Parts: sequence; C-alpha cells; structure tokens
Amino acid sequence: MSAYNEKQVQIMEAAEKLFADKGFEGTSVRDIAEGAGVNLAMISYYFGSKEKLMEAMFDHRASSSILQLEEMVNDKTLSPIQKVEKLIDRYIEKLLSQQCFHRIMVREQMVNNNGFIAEQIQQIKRKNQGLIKELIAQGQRSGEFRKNVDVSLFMITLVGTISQMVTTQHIYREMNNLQSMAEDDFQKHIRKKLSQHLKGIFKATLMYEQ
Amino acid sequence: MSAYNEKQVQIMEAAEKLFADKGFEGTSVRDIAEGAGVNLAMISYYFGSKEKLMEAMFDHRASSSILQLEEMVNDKTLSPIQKVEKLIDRYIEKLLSQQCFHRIMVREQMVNNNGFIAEQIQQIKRKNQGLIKELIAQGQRSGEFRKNVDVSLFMITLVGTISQMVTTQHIYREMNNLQSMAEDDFQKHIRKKLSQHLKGIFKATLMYEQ
Amino acid sequence: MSAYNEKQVQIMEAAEKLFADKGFEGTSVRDIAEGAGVNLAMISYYFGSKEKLMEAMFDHRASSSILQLEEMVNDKTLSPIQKVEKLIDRYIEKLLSQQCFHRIMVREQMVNNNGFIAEQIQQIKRKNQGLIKELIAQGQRSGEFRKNVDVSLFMITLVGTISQMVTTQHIYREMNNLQSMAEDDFQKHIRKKLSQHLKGIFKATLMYEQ
Amino acid sequence: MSAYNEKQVQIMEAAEKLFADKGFEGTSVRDIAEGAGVNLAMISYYFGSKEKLMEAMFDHRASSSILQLEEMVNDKTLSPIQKVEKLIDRYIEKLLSQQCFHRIMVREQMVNNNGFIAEQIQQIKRKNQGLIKELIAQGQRSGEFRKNVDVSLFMITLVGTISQMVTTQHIYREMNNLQSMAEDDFQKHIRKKLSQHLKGIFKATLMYEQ
DNA sequence: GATGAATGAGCTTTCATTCAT
DNA sequence: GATGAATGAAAGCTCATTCAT
Repeated sequence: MSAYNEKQVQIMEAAEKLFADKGFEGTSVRDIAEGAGVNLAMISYYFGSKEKLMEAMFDHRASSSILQLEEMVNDKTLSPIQKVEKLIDRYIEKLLSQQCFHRIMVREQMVNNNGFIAEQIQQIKRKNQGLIKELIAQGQRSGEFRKNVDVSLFMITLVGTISQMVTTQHIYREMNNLQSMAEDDFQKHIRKKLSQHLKGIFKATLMYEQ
Repeated sequence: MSAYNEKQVQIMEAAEKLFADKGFEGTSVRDIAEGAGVNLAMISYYFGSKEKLMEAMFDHRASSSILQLEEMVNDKTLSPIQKVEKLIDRYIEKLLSQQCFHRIMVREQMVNNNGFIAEQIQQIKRKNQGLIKELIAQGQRSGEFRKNVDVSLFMITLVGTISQMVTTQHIYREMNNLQSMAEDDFQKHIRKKLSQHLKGIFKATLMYEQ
Repeated sequence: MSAYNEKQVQIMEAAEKLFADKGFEGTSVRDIAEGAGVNLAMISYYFGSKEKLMEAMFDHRASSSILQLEEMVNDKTLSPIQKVEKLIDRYIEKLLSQQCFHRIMVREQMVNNNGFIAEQIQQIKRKNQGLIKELIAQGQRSGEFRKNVDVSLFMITLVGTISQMVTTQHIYREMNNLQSMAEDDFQKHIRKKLSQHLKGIFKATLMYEQ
Repeated sequence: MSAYNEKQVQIMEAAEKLFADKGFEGTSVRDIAEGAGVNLAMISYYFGSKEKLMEAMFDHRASSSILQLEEMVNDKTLSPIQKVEKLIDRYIEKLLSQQCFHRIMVREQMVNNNGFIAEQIQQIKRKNQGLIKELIAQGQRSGEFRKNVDVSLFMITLVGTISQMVTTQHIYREMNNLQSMAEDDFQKHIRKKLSQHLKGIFKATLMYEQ
C-alpha cells in the first residue's frame, strides 16, 4: 500500500523523533541508524542522502495527515459554528498526535530557505486557509458571524496557540503543578483545555453577542 | 556600561542572526566569524566556545529585554483592562523588535536539554506569569474580569499568536498579497494587526459582556 | 589470531615508532596516518581517539611480551644463579627487541597521571618483582645467595642499566668509536656487552665469594 | 651575578617543573605563564620562543650543576676507591636534587634530533667520561682495580640505576610499603639506599677480591 | 540487496606567536 | 618595558557519503 517498505518507515520514524528533539543539523546519520536499528549505509542506500530522508519523511507524514476539510466545509448538516468547533478539534488532534512532526515543521518554517519542504508547507497552508475562508463566509452569509474577520489572524492564533502548547508543554506542566500526572492523562488534559479555550475565544470573537 | 566590548557585541549579533536563520547546530563558528568580520580564533578567545557564545548572547539579550512588568502591574493610574492592553503591546513590541532572538528561543524551548538556556527561559516565564496572574486578579477583584480565567492558557495564546506571526510572517505576507509593501511598513502593519486582534480576543474573553 | 586486523596493526606500529621518537604529545594523528599510509579518519574509526590508540598499542605490545617468568622460576633443572643469568638475558632481549615500546614506557612512567597505562605498567612490575623475589629466596635457601639482598634495588639496576643503554645508545656508540659498525652488529654487540656486564655485577654482589 | 633576571628565573623554574611533569610538547606556553604567574606574552618577549626558553632553562641548570670532577680526580689525598665512592655520591646528589631537570634530560636524550640540547648533553657526558676513565686508570695503575673494566658500561649502570629510581620512585615507594613516609624522609631514604647499593656493586666488580 | 570499510571535507578548539599601544 | 588583543596554523575529531564485495 505505502510507497515505503518496512525498513524505510522504521528509519523515517527514528529520524522524525531525532529531528524533533535535536534538529536536523543536530542529528547525525549515525544517530538515526542507531535509533532505527539499521546499518549506517542503509540510509544513503534507501534515501540517497540525509536531506532526501528528511523530505521523504516530510512527504510521508504530510500526505498521511492532511486535514479532510473539504467534506466538512461542504457538510450541509452542520452549522457554521459547529464547523468551526470541529475545525478546532481537528487541528488540536492533528498537532498533538503528531508532535514530533509538528516540532520539525515549526523549525523548518523559520528557516529562510526556499527548499522543497518550505514549499510543501506553504502549499498546505494556502489550501487550508482557502477552505477556512469559505467556512467563515458561510457563517457571515447566514448572519451568525461578524463581517470584519481576518481569517489569516485567526489561523495564526489557532495554530500558534496549539504550537506554543506543543513546544512548551513541559513548562505548562510544571507551572500548573501537573508533574505527577501520567503522560497519557496529561496529553488528554491539554487537549481538553485547549479545546475549551480556543472554542471560547472563537465563539466570543467570531460571533455576535447573543 | 555594557559588560561586553564592541567586538564581543559584534560577534554576538552576527551569531544571533545566524542561529536564528540556521539554528545553533547549523551554524559553524566559521560562519559567525565571517558574519562578524572577525578572526575565527576570536570567538574562542572571547567566549571560550560556541556554546558559551550562545549563552553570552542569550544573557545579553535576555537581560536587556526583560519586560518591566512590576511597575505596570502596580501602577495605580491604569485600569486592569488598560494594563492588559499595555501588556499585549509590550509583548508584541518585544517579540517583533527581537525577532532573531525570539526565533532562537522558540528553537531552544523545543530541545529537551536542561542546560543553562532552558533554565533561563523557564525562570523568565515563571516570573512573568506570576505578575500577570496578579494583574488578572486585580481585574477579578474589581469585578471587571471573569472569575474562571486560566492565565497559563492566555499566556500561551498571547505568546503563541505573536510567535506564529514572527516565524511564519513570509507566509502571512504572501497570503495577504503584501509582497509589494516595504519591509518597515510591513513590520508596522503586522504590529498594528496583532495589537487589534489580540486586544479583541482578550477583551471578548476576559471581560463580562457589557 | 590477533584481536587486531592488519590495518590496525599497521597503524599501531607506525604510532609506536612515532611516539617513541617524538612522544605522545609531539606526535599528531596526521603524522601517524601518514606514517601508516592510511587515511586520517581511519585512526578515529578504528581506535576512537589518539588516546585509545595509545592504549591499544600498549595492550598489544604488553600482552605479547610478558616475560614468561613463572615456569623459569619453578624450573627444577636450573640452579638459582643460572636462573638469574637467564633472567638477565630475557630482560636484555625484551627491552632491546622492543626499543620503541620501551622508550614509550620510560616516558609514560615519568608522567604523574594515574591513567590506564600507568596502571598497566605497575601491575606488570608488581608481578615480575614478586616472582623475582621468589627466585632470590631460592638462592638464599640453598645457601648460594647472600641474605640481605634488596630485590627492588637489583631490579632497578637491571632495568635501569638496560634502559639507559637503550635510550642513550647513540652516545655509547660514539664514545666507543663504533659508528662504522653496521646497525645489526651494533645491536648484537650491546646485547653481549650488557649480558656480560650485568651477569658480572649480579654474580659479584648476589653470591658469596667463592 | 646571573645572566637572567628574577622574572626570567621564575619562568624557567615554572617551565622546568611542567616540562618534567608533562613533557615539552605536553606543556603549553599558557601553562608556563600561569605557573610562573606572569603575562603570557612575556615568555616570547623574554626568550623569543618556547624552544628558546627550553634551551635557556637547560643552559641555566646545566651550567649551575656541572660535577666538579677535575679537582676530585686530581686530589692526591684520596685513594681511587674513595674517589669512586665520592663520585657515586655526587651523581646521586646531583640527580636527586634536580629531579625535574633530570627527567627532562631523560626525555630529551631519547629524541633523535640533533638540536642544541642533545649536543649539550653529549658534550657533558664526553667530558665526564674522560675524567672517570682517568680515575679508573689511577686505580688500575695502583693495582687496586681490575684491568678489564668497561668505563662506559659502568657509567651506564651508575646513571641508569639512579635515573630509574628517579623516574619510577613512586613505584618503588609503593612496592616497599613506604607510602606513609614523609616525602623528605623518603628522599633521604632512597639516597642512602642507592649509595649503599651502588658502592657495593662498584666495589665488588671494580676491585679484586680481598 | 545489503553492509563493513573507508574517506575527503569539515567541524570546534588550542596553539605559539606577534602586534599595537 | 610590558601587555591585552589578535591571529594563522594546526590540532583532534566527526561528518555524510561512497565503495568493494
């Protein structure tokens, strides 16, 4: 089914974890080989280079994790505000279930190179933003949402808030005295908190006061 | 006045830019020397090592950029909501006027090392959060702010939104067809936009509907 | 058979010669690579570091050159004085056939570090000295050797004399007008001379006058 | 009186200790500057280079420590064997009171370079050996000493034994359970032991049995 | 297809020395 | 005369990649 065989996936997953923890440059091919439990030469052999491995990993994760927004936007059974809430939960779910990958994306976005990956990221963003604009427009047409809404800024708050939580969760944990909470519970906890928090913000700012 | 001489500042500034663009590991000491226009050996001479240079730069920037929150929190001439607005503008100003440094912080926060820098960041965060909690409490005591407010989450949204703008501003620029705008104007533009956007969010979620 | 492959031995032998001539610190890894005719990176590849190479070389030589004293000490067919003579010849043979290694040992013994190598040397010395004490005791029990014999001092004279010859043989050569003698012949010459000289000393001082 | 001023002597003494402990190459100019408590640049300033400092130090020590053998050899009031005993004690005294310098000499003798220092050492050795040959000849003429005596070999045993003690005294100390003895006492102890030991050897091998 | 061996290029850091004052 | 600042050269080591099998 997948374009990658078992060993390749093994390597990509080890690479993802390491790139997320130590950055692309901070991770050596040796680290990856060791982490994946494969021979050092296999990485060049399978992917050509470390750079290409990054791209393959990116491609692998990105393609398997595109938000299925189209059908949701076009779903006639949901109200605009319901769609916004679903959108929020999807973003939370996606970013929190792929934290390693997300941390890599955060890093890569900052780099000013115009390589393959930066291009990929922009493409995804453009597409999502177009769909979300349409979603907001639906709410505006129905009279539920305010007229002057900057979709870009709302996306930045949505993604920025979740990102910030992903990248600084250990600080959040400590500041709220949650160190004793089991990791799984903590992950559920922050999903719930983020969901409530973001829905509150979006409702209060997108919609007219009732 | 400063603890660092002209040449040291020169090196630190070159390093800051490069670390922000390419990451700590992605930047070679040779790059920094070239960027600062100094001899390669000067870096070890002045800072001991690349690591120590990073710490010095961090120390330099962090100390010169602490938000003067104490006096603002204790300022009797401002209402709580005015303080929140001032807080927002300070954060925007700080993060946007030190974008390179901020990008480095974003990277460093992600790394799971417990080194000198991670410790520094946490310390600053802890202190700020304490002060902001006090600020919110003032609004709650005066009856202007809602009771159940999660300060941590609001900080995450505040910092996360600005961060996201800083790290992905080129995408924002492109998506909003602002490529032709001069860099300075664009910087002013996003400050203003962020200010309005965040103040709107905070007012709508912190305060009772009027 | 050996724990080291051909290339490793090649490197260790080049290192041994250079360490003996120029000292550990005076020898660069680049020198060794050139001397062994291998790539610079091979040394780290095979040994991890210059330090570890030294240890490996030491281990290699030390293990392959332990004096087989046990069986000689316990040999019933030899008289004590015959054993002493055999001991002298063995030491001469060992030190002169491994002059490079011996010069390294002389250097290393002087250094006040308590590293791996200093530990190794002491261990070997301790063991040998114990066996030789036993050998002397045999001669004392049989009435051939004097009672008050300081084994430590005799070892020091034995090793010190051969060492001194090894380290200053070029001076000895010149002072005795042996410059024209072929190297091989010269080596045989000093072995014979040392043998006679040391046997003379040991007989005259260990044994009662006959 | 001396050709060197106070600061220069200070530097040379620090250098001597460090060269003895860590070797010439293993000692950095920074170490010496720190050890001597002087500015780094002073070493090049006063001596020209590290190499030249070594030579100056060598010259300083060598000149101030030449064995006054001439007068002793020509002394009419002493018998040949008394002269030999005096010679032994002088060598012991010289080598043990200048252990640092002696360790440096041992190292330098091994090096196969024909530099200034190697030349110096050979010159001193040549001179001393000539005088000692004359001393032995006196004993032979008077009928006290054996005819076939290899002066070179006796010198090698004399210097080799003391050298070996100097360079491996920590091992000697440990093997003879003298760790608890105070350093000063230990130094006196080995002088006495060496004196007895070497005198015994020389008497027993140089003289006819009585 | 898979891998141990090998390597050129580059890394950070330290070195002895010199310069400007 | 004395020294903080500066530097070219070289150090040991690691890197991603390739090669021979």
